[in-house]
Amino acid sequence: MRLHIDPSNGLPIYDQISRQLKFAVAHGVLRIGDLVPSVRELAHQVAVNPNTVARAYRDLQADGVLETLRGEGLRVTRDAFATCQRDRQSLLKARLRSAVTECRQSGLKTGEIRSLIDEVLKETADASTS
Amino acid sequence: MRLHIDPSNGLPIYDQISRQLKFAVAHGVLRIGDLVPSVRELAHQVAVNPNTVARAYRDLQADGVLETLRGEGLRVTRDAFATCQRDRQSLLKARLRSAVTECRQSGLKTGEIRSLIDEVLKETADASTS
DNA sequence: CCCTCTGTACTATCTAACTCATACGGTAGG
DNA sequence: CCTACCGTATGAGTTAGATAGTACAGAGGG
Repeated sequence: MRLHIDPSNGLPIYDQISRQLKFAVAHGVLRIGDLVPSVRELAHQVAVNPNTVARAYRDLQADGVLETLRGEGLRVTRDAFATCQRDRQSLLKARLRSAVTECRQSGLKTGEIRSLIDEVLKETADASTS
Repeated sequence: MRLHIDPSNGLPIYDQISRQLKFAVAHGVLRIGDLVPSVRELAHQVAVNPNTVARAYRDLQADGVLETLRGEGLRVTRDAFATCQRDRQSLLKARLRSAVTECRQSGLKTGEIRSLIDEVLKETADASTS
């Protein structure tokens, strides 16, 4: 459970947290029934305010990914895996779409966009040693 | 010279303006020596405050894309075309890179990212009737 | 000469978003 | 029971972005 928080990412921290937790579930790192790190623990780990983590967890509850165990913590729900698979897809697509849309608005042809993306894929290849 | 301003884009308005002007130069819509629309005119056209446009123009001057003709307006500089070609490339790449990086962090393999992008390219194909 | 246009500068203000500090209520385990 | 942990609610503080208003200097045309 390593989270990569980048304050200068454009995305707010609580969004980065909730997105990455969803991705972790979709990827199988977090499994159905698992307890997620407590608000305070995760807050300490990524060096932000506990409330920021709580905000992320609240969003995840609203999306049906987490459920509360009173006094105990938050647990990954039964539907979480399916939900997160779907959400990961649409979240990433939305981000790619807005980037690609800007490429199109700037007058690039599909082929030119493709070669740009190929460069980016090469550049970022080493970062994913999987 | 049609600008597409989207307040819910994440990017601030002045950034969208300056980016799109650079793209227009790189694409040949705005040519070296052309006068850009006046601050007040463009502000009226895209329905924002003149100050917001002025901010964008100021940034473009700092980047060497525009130069002042006192009392007359702002003109596209001689180096603008080369500059904008280069900037367009890096601006769009930066945006694509951050999207792709998130895909990688979420555990997607290169092939999976490619198919996501293909879908996005298809979806957005009609919007660029060029 | 004067009026009107250009860009520029500066300040004040408003709003929304984000983060943080604090306090509260419930549960579990010693 | 009571201490320590859980999530949660609430309000304050900070920041960035956008807006508004005003003022100024230079250029062009009637």
